[in-house]
Amino acid sequence: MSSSAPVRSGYHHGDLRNALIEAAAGLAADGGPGAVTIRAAARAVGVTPTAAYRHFAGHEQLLDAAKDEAMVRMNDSMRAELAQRTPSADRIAAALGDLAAIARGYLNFALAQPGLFRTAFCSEGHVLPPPDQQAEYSPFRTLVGALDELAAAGYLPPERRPMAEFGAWSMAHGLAMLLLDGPLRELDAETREEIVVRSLVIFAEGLGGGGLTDELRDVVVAAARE
Amino acid sequence: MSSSAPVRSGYHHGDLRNALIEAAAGLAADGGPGAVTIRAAARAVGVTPTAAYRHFAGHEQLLDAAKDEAMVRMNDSMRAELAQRTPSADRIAAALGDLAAIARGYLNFALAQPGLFRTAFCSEGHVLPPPDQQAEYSPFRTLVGALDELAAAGYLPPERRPMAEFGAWSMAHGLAMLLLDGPLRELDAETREEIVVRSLVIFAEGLGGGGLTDELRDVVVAAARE
DNA sequence: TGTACATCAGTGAACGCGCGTTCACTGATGTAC
DNA sequence: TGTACATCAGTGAACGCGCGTTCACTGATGTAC
Repeated sequence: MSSSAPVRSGYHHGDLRNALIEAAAGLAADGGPGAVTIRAAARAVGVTPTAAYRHFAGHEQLLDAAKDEAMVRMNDSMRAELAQRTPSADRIAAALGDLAAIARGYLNFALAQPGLFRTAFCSEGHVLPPPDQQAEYSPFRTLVGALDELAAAGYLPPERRPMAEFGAWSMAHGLAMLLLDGPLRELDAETREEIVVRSLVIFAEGLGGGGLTDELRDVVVAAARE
Repeated sequence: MSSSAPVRSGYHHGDLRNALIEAAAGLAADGGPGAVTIRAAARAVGVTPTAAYRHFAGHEQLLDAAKDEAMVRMNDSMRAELAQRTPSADRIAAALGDLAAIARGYLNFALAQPGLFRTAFCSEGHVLPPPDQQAEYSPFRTLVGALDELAAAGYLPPERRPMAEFGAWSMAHGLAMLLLDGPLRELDAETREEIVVRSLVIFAEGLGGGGLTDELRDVVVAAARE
């Protein structure tokens, strides 16, 4: 998981900034955000710590770059997984499948790359950019698209469409955190898998089903706002 | 938020172990798990770092104690909030209200005590104890009870009852993480509130409503397992 | 085409910091007789 | 009831560590003429 051998041609590196970012991402992958230090990154590249200050104002900037890189790798990983899917002909089935696959890709990355996942989401980490700055191919946009499609196809009632992407994201993120670092991390693999699948089914039901009467929904909303 | 003044009567402290745990919790509340150090805790109590080694094998044991204490305080906070609720006469309404109130209490603690919340759930943190060791009055047991009640009262179909507590927990935990440290932390308060309420409504719908046909559920399950 | 020189991108040594942890010790406590 | 002594719970000084950061410096690069 560590970066490549710290071999250099001459006195000048040529691409030290990117090399340091890659090294920082490697450190993050191995040891989480706490392992990202200027000295360790310089060591991995085979350069003096001082050299890093030509390219980063200080430790914080290097860590920020590592967070960005972690998020980029997570997005790449999810996108690669999504690209392999064979789309269903049925609109609703296709969108629901996309939704579950996005959540699965999220969890797969979190469990396969815990150090990068923790780095991407650690305190003061990535902030959701405004819609016009979200890359068109980002998994978040795919999620938004899937929910739009569920609404357009008549599965998701329009009154539940707003903010639904953040609910879906929270569901997946909560599962990832509880299973990766949280109180559920020592459950056996089968139970963990069952928790994931059942949680996603409940969420998918929640988008479509109308189980709540107006009175019951008011009860939930009131208790949720307190 | 820090512990009380480090005043001592004599050479012997009398209750140094508990004083150090309280100091560690104070440090965690102010600065998260990274702020919990033996030297800082000893300083807060007004004692030499060495003295701490009479009561803890090392830094890790002190941090573990801080994590436990953070979880205890979270449980206490949630329990206090839940105790103030006026129960509804209708069984389903009562249980749904409890469910939403538990989530709300979870989020309130996370946002009010971010340092303690992060400490309770940081890597290698609290692990869910087996059912016979869960305190009877713990919020988790209340959550389990609310879901049991929803199943008994006919709102939650029996086939969706298993593991539903972990789905609910993940929903609340994901919201807490994304709003506290995550990419949603800079949204305005109104939007954040809306995200919470709508997410909880979707989850509550998901418990009761039967929006998914067998075919669609299979699609979700298949994509979720990939 | 060759050369002087400004600029750029590194080196190497050093600083202070707070940390975890260990050592030999000493003051306080309580118990056997 | 008083006292010797074992035990307990602290002190104070010191260690080595890796860190972020700064300093004066030097080797490499490229450009004006």
